[in-house]
Amino acid sequence: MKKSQITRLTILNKAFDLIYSNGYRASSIDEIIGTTKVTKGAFYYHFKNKEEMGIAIIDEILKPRLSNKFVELLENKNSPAESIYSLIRYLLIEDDLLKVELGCPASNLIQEMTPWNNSFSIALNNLVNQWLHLLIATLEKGQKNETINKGVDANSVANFILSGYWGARNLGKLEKSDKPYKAYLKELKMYLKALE
Amino acid sequence: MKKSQITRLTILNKAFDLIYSNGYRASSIDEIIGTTKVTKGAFYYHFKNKEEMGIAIIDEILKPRLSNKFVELLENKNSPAESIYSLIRYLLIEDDLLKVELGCPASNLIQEMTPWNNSFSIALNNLVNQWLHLLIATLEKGQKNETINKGVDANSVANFILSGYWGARNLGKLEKSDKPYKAYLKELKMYLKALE
DNA sequence: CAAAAAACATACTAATTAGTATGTTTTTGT
DNA sequence: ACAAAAACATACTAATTAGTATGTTTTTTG
Repeated sequence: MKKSQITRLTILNKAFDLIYSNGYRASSIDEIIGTTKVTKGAFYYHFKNKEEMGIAIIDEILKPRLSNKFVELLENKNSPAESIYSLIRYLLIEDDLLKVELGCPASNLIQEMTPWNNSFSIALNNLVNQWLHLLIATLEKGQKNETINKGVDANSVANFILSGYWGARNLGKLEKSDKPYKAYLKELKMYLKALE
Repeated sequence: MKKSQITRLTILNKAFDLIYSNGYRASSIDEIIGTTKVTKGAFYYHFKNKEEMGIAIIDEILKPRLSNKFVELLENKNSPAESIYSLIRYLLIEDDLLKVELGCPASNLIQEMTPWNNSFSIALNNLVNQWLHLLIATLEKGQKNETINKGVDANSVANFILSGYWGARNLGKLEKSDKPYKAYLKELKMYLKALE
């Protein structure tokens, strides 16, 4: 990899960590460059401004990371209900890039940014729609397979699952505990069973 | 009401509006006092610092406002499933103090504050536990009434419902639309029916 | 190899911020 | 009424911030 690309990725990775921990506005450029060996000149060579860097985090870090996991876990041989459950379980319990006390990076950004920054809204909408479509596709495949009831509204179900996931992350963040995750998974399993 | 108490409430109400719109950190004291007729001297007479004001918003605005609505809607004569559904429906669709594009005030604060401010964490935990306990009490009453299945884990269900509510708010905020609310309510109704 | 472009480094600026110092005015108790 | 306390007003400070101006070094290209 080219040296300048490494610099760029160093900035993005460190910025992602800081933003995941403290939020976008509270993560200063001085702090991002201070904790790496990058200087301000390099930062503004790679990014026009802070906003452009934020969008790059969504497009170049969040998007590939999660989409790969979605595809991997949803495309396995199990029934849709089982693979969706195992995806959510993986995200909540096993993924150790995510921390209970910090919640979901995408959800954090939605909360902080969408009311005042349209570029973030667009990038985040794009990201989330990708997830929703993967869930919907999985459900609809199940309906053709006869593993999911044909009366089920795949759109609403995907919406419901993503909502619950985000909310469980939020409750876990509040309580700094994975207990809300376990409770959520318990009810999710029952809910998914009813879709069969 | 005493004049000084009006000043205090003026500050709290304006600060709540600004924080609900822009977040805690992005709401400056200068802006809070600038858009009211209050001065900095008055602000720091009523509050030791910004944090103390933030906690007061949770305890004196958020807490009474929502708790009253919870009690009112959960204590009606319908079955628990119906009253819980109508509470969530009210919060999502009818409450016009809440705006689709701004999400849920409590959830916003949890996202922004809990990773770095313990006083906020405690106040928010307190608030949320109150809601959860009201939901749990409603469910358990239903179990005695035989309107809710005895096998149901009231704790997990309350957790699941609050999570879904928060997530739906987050999705609505992202899409700046109440469509995610409608989809969530549709699935919530099915889920609640399965508890009977 | 040399010129040009890419990549990075340093020092600065203007705006914004929470909080303070030091007052004046208003209310309250006697 | 009048002293004391409560309530409010104004001007300031020190720290932090995103972004810029102006360089130097490194890499690429002809």
